Amino acid sequence: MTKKRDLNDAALEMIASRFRLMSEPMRLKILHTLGEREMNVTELVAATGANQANISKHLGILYEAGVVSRRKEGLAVHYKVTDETIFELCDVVCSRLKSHFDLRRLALPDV
Amino acid sequence: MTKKRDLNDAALEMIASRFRLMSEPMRLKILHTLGEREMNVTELVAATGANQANISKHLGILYEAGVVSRRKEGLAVHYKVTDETIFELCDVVCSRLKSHFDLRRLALPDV
DNA sequence: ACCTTATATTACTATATCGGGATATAGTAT
DNA sequence: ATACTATATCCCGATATAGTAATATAAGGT
Repeated sequence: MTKKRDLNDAALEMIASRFRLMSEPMRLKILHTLGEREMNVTELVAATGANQANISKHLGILYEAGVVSRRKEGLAVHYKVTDETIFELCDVVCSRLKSHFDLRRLALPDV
Repeated sequence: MTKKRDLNDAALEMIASRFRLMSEPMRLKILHTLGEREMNVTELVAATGANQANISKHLGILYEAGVVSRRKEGLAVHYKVTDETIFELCDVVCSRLKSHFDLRRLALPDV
């Protein structure tokens, strides 16, 4: 018997949601910044150059989705990436985009 | 010297766009249906149960993004997936979601 | 108690985009 | 030429969501 590959609507919605989570440049920026090391909100605001309310909102979204964890220490709240597949996904996309451009470049005639 | 992992805004935007492409359940449904075999628009409309205008629009988006190819044959236009990394991405997300739920389930007490 | 700092939340605006009806266009058949 | 079919496109209402200013909340210091 073969592996079931049929995707029902609920599954499609869950998978799409994960991609939607990754579809915002600012969230990718936050995730990649957090990839280096755990950081608090103020550090992230400085590192990304974005507004504090915006960073907090994105962090809340990432937290709800379970890809980052929170750790409160005094006034500061430290965030850390807990889902490493995030980076795996970005790597796959990145390689694909690169080879796509390589191919297009090769299609052009020599000068 | 270490590999450069810094992502500029243009790169972030390109990567986010690819994820945005995958963030729509209907597009995922189309891609998985096309994963089985090449199909024309009418077949896709039947297979997905969606409206023709909607399917055409999504196919146009997928085509522009370079993940499907077009082949015109008489009145019909046949589409085919040309970017297999699409499925790799879905698989990564799917496994991750499964293990996430497995962990949450294990966290619950025995009855 | 009061002030300051760090973070989250609320309320709002602006923008993007999905779904779908109507229509245009291209190809085929008679 | 006319009629028909398959697909793409235009337009629009409905909805979602990013960014942001203002405000609330929570923790610490004086």
